[in-house]
Amino acid sequence: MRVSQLFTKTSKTVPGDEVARNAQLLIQAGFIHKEMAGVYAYLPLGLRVLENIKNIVREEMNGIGGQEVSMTTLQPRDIWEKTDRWDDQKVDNWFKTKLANGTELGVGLTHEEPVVDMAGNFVHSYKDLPFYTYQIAPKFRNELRAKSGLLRGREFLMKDMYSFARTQEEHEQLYERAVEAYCRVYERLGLGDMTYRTYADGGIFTSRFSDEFQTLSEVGEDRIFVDEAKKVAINEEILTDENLQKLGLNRENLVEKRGVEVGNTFHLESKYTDALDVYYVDDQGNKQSIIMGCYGIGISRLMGVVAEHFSDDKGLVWPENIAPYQVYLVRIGGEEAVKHANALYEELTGIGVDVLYDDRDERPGAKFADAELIGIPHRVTVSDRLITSETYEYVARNGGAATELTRHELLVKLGRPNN
RNA sequence: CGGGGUGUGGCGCAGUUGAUAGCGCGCCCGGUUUGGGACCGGGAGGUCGAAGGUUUGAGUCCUUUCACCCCGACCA
Repeated sequence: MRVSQLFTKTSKTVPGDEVARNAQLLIQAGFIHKEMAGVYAYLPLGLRVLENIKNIVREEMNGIGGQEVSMTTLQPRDIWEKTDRWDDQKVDNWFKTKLANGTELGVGLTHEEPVVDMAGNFVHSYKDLPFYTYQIAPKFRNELRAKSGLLRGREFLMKDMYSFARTQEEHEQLYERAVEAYCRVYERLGLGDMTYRTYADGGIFTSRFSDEFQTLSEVGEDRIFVDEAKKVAINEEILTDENLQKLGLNRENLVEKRGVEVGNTFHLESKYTDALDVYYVDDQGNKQSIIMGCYGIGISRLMGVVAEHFSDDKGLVWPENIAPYQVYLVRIGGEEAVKHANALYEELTGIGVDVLYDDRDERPGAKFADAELIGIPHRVTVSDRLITSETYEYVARNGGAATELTRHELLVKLGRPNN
């Protein structure tokens, strides 16, 4: 992509109505556009990051056998009444709307009911189980207060997966396999070291804890207590002596931290399947309840967390796995430089390297500043003064001094990275 | 939803005791520049969030309302 063709621009000034660092940087660098509080559009650069995150999540979910679907945002009232989650007294952050004939609809905030209703069309026998299904889709929640840029929005992108099992034992296996996949996702995003599996409130099921995945962050909304040695944490909301004992944790080993919830997995037992009258028949011909789990990852929130964390005073510093482009190619100088830069751009693009080519007629300082703000991992400069030596300047965004590389050395360094 | 704050060209902001708006950046034109956000000259662009009121006169005072930010509460 040529920067001259990119319709978005960077800004020299920080947006006045954002305090959250992730939102400031992402808006300034032209990754997102604020439509209203808690509602952001993704611009070309931002969408590429979002797609990269989605693909990592998708690969991991597919890796454990998840079957991707796309459910609807418009929701019929009846299935939610069967589980008693339609009433605003029960679930207060519904967005609701109406058909022209007055029929009330819900705007999807989660999808347990629809996924169960849908699965019920196909699941009848023990032979049809177990399975996982998931989607990556927008969610709408009427939050009383949107805040912190991408970290808490009213419209956001979420991956939600649901598991259907025949027995509790089978469910436990599915659940742990999903948790392991979650850990791999955070590893691949570069958040592994600072993300803790955290025991949290089980929601409707007090008998059981849920697992949150909390990335340590000063801007986090949750207070968690981390056991560094065991690499687990417990959410403040369930921090009682009884629970600590149940979990085998010792209060002395816990350190209080703030975290951003980047994932949450729940045991749903058979609440939704029973309520929606979805059962299976076992090999004896007996009707049995289906045990469910649900597993959420906030995709757009993850983008915010990464932006919030991987940045410096000059701008964003994207991890290679999710960077919008791998290489920021800066062209400095006259006709010769144009010729060489164009050739390098074609060559890199030709071998599958994603290049953002700054072909603008701007001064070097402006290009370098934008390169740093946008935060692409590798910066390569083609300039008049390097043409005679047949070299390119290379500098990594995440630090290190600039070096001069020959064409061959450069190609080796930029060989398409394995995601 | 309670409390606090803020709305003025595209962006960031200033605007005193009321007198029909200004700066920086950006943008357009011309010229000079070209390895760390260039410089000079010229120019376009705003019914001051909205509605109502007070006043000879309102960006400024009053009322209502909308939006945005922060703290808290809330967040399957």
